[in-house]
Amino acid sequence: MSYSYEHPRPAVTVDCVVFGLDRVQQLQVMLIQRGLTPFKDRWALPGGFVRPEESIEAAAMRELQEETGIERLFLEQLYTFGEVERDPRDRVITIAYYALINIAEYTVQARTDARDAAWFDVQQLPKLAFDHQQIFQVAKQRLQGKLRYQPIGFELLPCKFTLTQLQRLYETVLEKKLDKRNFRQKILKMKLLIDTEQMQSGVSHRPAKLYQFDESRYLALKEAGFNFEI
Amino acid sequence: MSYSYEHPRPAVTVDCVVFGLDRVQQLQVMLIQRGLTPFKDRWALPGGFVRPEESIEAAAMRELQEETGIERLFLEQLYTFGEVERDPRDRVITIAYYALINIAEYTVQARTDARDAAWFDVQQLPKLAFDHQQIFQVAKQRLQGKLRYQPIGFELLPCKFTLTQLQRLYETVLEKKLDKRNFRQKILKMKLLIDTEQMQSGVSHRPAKLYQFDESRYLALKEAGFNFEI
DNA sequence: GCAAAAGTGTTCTAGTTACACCCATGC
DNA sequence: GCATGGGTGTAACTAGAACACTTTTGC
Repeated sequence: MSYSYEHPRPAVTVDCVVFGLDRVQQLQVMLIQRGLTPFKDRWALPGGFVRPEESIEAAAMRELQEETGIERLFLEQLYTFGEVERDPRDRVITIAYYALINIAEYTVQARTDARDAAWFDVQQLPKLAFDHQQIFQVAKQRLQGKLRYQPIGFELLPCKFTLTQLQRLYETVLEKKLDKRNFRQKILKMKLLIDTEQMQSGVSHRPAKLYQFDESRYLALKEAGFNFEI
Repeated sequence: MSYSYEHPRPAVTVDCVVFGLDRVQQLQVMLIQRGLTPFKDRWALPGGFVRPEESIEAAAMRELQEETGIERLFLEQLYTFGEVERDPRDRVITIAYYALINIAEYTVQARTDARDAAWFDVQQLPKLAFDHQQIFQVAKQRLQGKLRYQPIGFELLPCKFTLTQLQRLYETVLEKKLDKRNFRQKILKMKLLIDTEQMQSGVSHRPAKLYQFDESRYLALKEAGFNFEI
């Protein structure tokens, strides 16, 4: 089957930069190993073609599901990359998305094209296919910028988390040390965390309180003009 | 002539939200009147198809030049709109850009398709074609957000401007009153304005000093970790 | 001399930063 | 009992907000 148009058209794809945290709160990104040329065997961002009957956001979500089994997550459009030579085969414009997930809740695995999916520490990425290194850089900068002004970090943590986990997350992503007392004071003063009255268990030191992010309260406060900021 | 592909492809366009300030520092947006169906005679954002040999940013720049005569300006990617039904004829994905120009420096006029180009006050826009109202809204929000944290407002003003003009610009775009003394103190303390030693002329009141934005100094300060903020 | 916008400092308040010790648990 | 991370308050400093009058020009 073939499709004809009066004017030439670029192919349109979506690519996803999926961030997660490992057990020691190090920032990871999910990559898949390409099974086909060009860049065969090279690691790349998960992605694929936009189909005629789906919106671009739906395409990004579908690709993530197909390639990794990931289902519900934070997904936001990042930027559209449209340099003429970014794909050696053909003119391809890609709309990049970035996603945040709690690694513990998913078992990532390749599902299509016999491709391998795996997490990589953002400090030690392999050489990537196409312009994916550039897309990753833009995504990392966006994440750093957004984390300070919107409560998106909770997407990376389990539903119940300790204040130290939260602080480590900020330190990892923002790449700087934060003062423990100031951090706690600031975050607790916002009244956006629910004390679950539960404790961490199985640790060989004093167990920490577990908190939950109070999303409905955040939405209410935002309506009233509140601005989240770390 | 016709072009065939193995899989169906969406058409890809760019659309531009061009902002300017009128003589009394009111925010304006440039629209063109459509000469063709659908939405014939309706006002729309300037834009058009991305050609195979040009990057998407180059396409946005070219469309602006073709339709309005505008040449050098601040242009930045906004967002990509890809809902399936956003164009009634066909699947069309559009990459939206926003641009800032100093109206006084350009005479805007229609150049192609016998279409009319004109400036509209953002408070009184006509009904727009396609999803252009939504694109405009996103652009306005982006402009408001960006203006506070990056010195992009100067793009809207003539090269030499008074502090009152600058303050009015911020008040107009951010839609709130600012305190004159605090505003001046803050902006002058940044040392980003060059006193041209010239004065406003032809006004029937005390003439104001004219300033210029010192871009090279801004770039140097930014390297050193300085963050612009109003 | 009057209308219109330019220009100029200080006080008060709120938020940010810096900083050190005791506590609870597992082994 | 020791190693490990959990948990807590205050003082100094800095940035932001509120606020009113004099100056210069054209007509």
